[in-house]
Amino acid sequence: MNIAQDNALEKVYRPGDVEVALARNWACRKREQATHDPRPTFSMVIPPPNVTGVLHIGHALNVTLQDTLVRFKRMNGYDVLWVPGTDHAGIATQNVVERQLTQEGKDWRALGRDGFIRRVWEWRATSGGTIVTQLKRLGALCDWEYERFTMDKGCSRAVREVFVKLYQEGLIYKDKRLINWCSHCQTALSDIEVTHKETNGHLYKIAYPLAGEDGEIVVATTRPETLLGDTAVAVHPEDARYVALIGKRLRLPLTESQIPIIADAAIDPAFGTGAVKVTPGHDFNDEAIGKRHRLPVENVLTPDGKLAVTTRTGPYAGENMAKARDRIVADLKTASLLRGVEAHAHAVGVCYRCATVVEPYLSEQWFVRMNDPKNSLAKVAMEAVRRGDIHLIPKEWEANFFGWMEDIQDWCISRQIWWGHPIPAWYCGGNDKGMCLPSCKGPIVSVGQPDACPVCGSTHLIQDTDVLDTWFSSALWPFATLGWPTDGDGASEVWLRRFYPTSTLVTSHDILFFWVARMIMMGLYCMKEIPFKDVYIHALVRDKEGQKMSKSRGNVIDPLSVIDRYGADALRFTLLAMASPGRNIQLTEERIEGYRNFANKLWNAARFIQMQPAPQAISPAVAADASPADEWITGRLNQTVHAVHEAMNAYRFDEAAAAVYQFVWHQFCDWYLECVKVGTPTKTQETLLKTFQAILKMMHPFMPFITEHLWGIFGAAQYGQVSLVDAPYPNAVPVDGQASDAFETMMIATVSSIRNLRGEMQIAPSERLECEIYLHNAVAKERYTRYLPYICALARVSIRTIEVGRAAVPKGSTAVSTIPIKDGEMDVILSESYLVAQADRLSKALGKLKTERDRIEAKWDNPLFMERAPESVRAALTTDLDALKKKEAVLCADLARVNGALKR
RNA sequence: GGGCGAUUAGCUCAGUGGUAGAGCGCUUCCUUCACACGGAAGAGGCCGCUGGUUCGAUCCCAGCAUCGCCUACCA
Repeated sequence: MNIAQDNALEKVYRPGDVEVALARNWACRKREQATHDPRPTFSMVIPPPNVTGVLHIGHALNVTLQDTLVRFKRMNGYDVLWVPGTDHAGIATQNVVERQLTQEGKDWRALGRDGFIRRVWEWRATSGGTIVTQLKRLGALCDWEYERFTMDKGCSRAVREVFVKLYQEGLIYKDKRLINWCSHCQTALSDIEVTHKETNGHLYKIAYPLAGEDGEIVVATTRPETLLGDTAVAVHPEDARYVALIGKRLRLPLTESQIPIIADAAIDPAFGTGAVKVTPGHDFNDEAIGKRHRLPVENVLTPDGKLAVTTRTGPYAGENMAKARDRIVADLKTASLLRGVEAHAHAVGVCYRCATVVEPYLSEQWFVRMNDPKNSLAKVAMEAVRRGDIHLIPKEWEANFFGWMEDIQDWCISRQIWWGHPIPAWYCGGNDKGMCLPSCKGPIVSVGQPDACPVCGSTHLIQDTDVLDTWFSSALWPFATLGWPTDGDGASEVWLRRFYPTSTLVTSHDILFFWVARMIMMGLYCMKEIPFKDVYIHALVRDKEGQKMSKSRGNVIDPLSVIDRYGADALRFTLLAMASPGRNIQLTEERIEGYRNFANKLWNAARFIQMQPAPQAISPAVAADASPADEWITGRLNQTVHAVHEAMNAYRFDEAAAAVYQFVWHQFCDWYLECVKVGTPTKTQETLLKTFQAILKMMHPFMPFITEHLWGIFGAAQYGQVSLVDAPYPNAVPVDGQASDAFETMMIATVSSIRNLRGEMQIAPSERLECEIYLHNAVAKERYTRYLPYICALARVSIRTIEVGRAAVPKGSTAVSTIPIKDGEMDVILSESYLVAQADRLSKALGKLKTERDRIEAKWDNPLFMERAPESVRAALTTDLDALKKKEAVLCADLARVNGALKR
């Protein structure tokens, strides 16, 4: 009876036929709730993709890595929890819904705040789940029934709790200062939401005339339009050119205002003209200078990025900044105050969401204190990493992490948009008479809506209109998703403590600061415990030129299209194989195609096995009377299983994938299956199926779909119909390594030598060759005798004789090629027509051997080497040299014989 | 400006103080009853450059070059 004859397999594997249904099955799986589960736990939270997002190749990599870990850990007996979810992406989502409304011809502001928020929730209900279905298509074995959203009830509660706690402990405060402002998104941004773009700008030199006397100071600036906000010009206190002018006043060009000349040591006399216009309202450095010198702060910017109406902006008021620059430069020129324009490359800060130039803008915002002297969030986070409680993998990222954490600034968390977590702060609107006491001015911060102003008792309370930075809620993700705060509820508390801290976080390095660092700070602050033990940091996926993939470049590889054409398994395996630590992944479709072929190879191996007789029984032990090929493949399987365990424990997905690929294709398919064709004794039938089952289990975390499908045909029956997802991962068991090695050095090496001979001498593969084997000892003869059936079939030779010692030199009338083999030699009998070809081949081979011998002998002749090199190295050299000399002797004799025959 | 990383086959990348590896591509041959998304054989490398340490360096050290990334108040 053949294996599962009624499950005939197509000639070519078509992933689409099996993947969709399997993905659906996996997505429907539910956790089994065990009260007393003795298994160790392995938990992860998914880095929540942006709810507006569609699956891109970066998500595919991130999720593939996690899913591979999850399946591997599951199969290795862990109680695995993988919490999925999405984040509410405040600015991005607001932009999406705004655009949608604009298309409908509606003004989003006119909807009012409540109306707008309703619209966003509607949008989320209809279109917000796209990426989640796409993750499922990739095979993500998440615990989908625990899916979370950063704006859901639990997360919102967690956000308010944390905010209040931080506020009460003085770690959240409100302040009026310069912040990064995006005039397109019309909101404040945190430092790291500003990206710096190298820009070819200009350095303008502008003359500021002295007030009431002759003379001028020329300042150099990249932003001439901000001169309307200047409140001083600063020079270095020891700059000889300007020292006499310090304290005098200047006429601010294009205005009626006058500003002082001040001295500040921060000014570099060597740059530009050595004189700097100081604009405390529009530049972070100038803000600091302004504070030192108590300069007035002049704001000339409106929230939408235009020049405001002030006493100075005059005719420029209402102009956007770019236009204002052109006009001001032109007017300076007309007034003969422009002293030069030079090309100047510098970095301009732009909004990471919309690429609008970010303006420093004076406003009142909420901040998280990062470095409170008594309670430094940053310091505690750094200590956790330094102590080794948290491992960054690869370790090289630690330097980067510390570098950033060491000069971290306070985190601006308020955003002037509507979609997000409202800040849980209220302001007193006054008592019954509409009056408010001076002491009512402070915010009332509370988890729930307060009833009345604690100072004056007024019930007229107005909530802060800002919302929190999305990353604030993301920072709570590892514990908020596990049910924090639990209110001491028994079951919830047990659950939280069972899975927190999570085991591993898999994320990409570009959000190390945005997210990972903040999760560590918040986890330690709220839970008094790290949020995860390992952080596996993976690379970005780039195109084959190393460029970032982007729609505008048109170089995106769409994972869904790849899945449709090559299968999710091929995509996953490609990403895993290329995920070597600390390197970007330069993805090409050719590579994906290669692993599609690999899946097909496995598929066809399955088809072959299906045609073989089925074993009567499957026993767990290695059979005593197994064939040499069986012994060999079992040994190699064990080595591979061992290598995969090692690699996975070190997060070396690339090494694990390579080990599996190498074994399945080049050992199992190339050699073992060919040996099986030679003849299938009972034990081989059993080993064949057992090995294939082990391959399916071993490969499942890497290629879940095809393995699960084939498991249904080849494995499930023996395992009580259990899904491969729940099957135990193979473990390495000790086997006879010597037998495996001999199989390779004797059988495989001999076949390869004969094939090599055929190739070099252009002997048709169909031509059967006659051979004689002469061995050095009886043990070798015994081994080769066992291997003969394989050698004859795989090399297409017939063996005339096999014996110990050489009976006679080959007969002169025939062209005989002697091949050195392990522990002996093999004569291949050829017809006279090959004499010339053989002479060529032998000369070439001898040349190669000579080069090799020269290299070894050079070392041998070096007295220092013989004196200082370790014994093992010298011994190896001796062995190599002996072997070389023997080979050379065989070939030389052969060549002499061939030459002799040619002369006749 | 500072920091980090990279430089290995035509391409994309592993790797090791002692004879340099893979995948894809390339050349030749093979339509052999699992697979042409296949099989067999093969070509192809001063392991970026210059020094140093060492019996021995692609690997360790220093410098240089080129390319990336992160970061920064030279306006």
